[in-house]
Amino acid sequence: MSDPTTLGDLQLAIMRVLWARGEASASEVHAALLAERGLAPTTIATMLRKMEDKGVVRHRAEGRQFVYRPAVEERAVRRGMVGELVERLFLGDPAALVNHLLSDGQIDPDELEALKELIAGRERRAQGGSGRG
Amino acid sequence: MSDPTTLGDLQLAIMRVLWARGEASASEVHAALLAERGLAPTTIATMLRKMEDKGVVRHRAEGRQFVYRPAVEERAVRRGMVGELVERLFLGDPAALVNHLLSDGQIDPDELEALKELIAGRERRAQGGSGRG
DNA sequence: ACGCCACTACTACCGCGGTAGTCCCACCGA
DNA sequence: TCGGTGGGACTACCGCGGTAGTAGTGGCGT
Repeated sequence: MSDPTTLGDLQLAIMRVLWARGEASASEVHAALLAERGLAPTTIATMLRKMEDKGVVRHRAEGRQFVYRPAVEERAVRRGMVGELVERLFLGDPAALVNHLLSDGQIDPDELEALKELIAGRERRAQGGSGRG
Repeated sequence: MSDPTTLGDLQLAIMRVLWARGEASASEVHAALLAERGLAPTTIATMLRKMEDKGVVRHRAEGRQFVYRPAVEERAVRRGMVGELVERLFLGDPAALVNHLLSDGQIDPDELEALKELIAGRERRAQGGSGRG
């Protein structure tokens, strides 16, 4: 348990590949990230192994290749990392983060509409009953 | 330039003290954080020095004490760190972060109202012209 | 069958946040 | 003047993300 979800930048990039594909060999991950990162294949492989130690991915052998699969959901990672940021930066108040986003002008004006609807929907659901599961 | 704004947990805690007080000596910071952290005074002092190297605080000598002062605004730090998270986790789309916060149920239902008003106000301002300041 | 190649395993190393000990100096008080 | 004390300076060390070289191993092609 503890806090499995605090991934670095490269780890996140790797996870994105894995989440998108469901699974991928080390070389596939490397190929997928080559353009944006240009890292050595061993770097990816090493990272993948470290990530497996951490429990965020798992692998199975397919021939002489390792095929990696995410062991944590994207949602959980998001929750963990966002939660940590909120804790660190906004003293645990998520609304303060939204507040910051809004008042800092980091959100496109045209997104505001969509957000309002999102909130409205959320309100309706909250009244309807129970929380999340 | 670069990216001055990526502070660790302790650094943030120290900055909070500094932001709140305007300035504080190393011992004052230590005293302020003793309860919640229980760290050695030297730890705080070391951190403060490292932070000065990074340019996030400045000091002036007052007698034999160093009085530290923030060299970056809280807002800037928030922006930097939130921005980084958004980049890493939401591919640069801040609205996606809000979306996550909302749909993940991390926001108290009673906060939704306040948020809606915030958005409304933001919309009005956006129409009014100019950007942030 | 043998050698090369592809892949994984091991190891090393850097930077940095975090934590703290020790040293040294300067100032204050006796 | 001399000693104690408080505070900064230096140094060290751990863990971890990130990066990569090198070693080892097993399979495939010739």
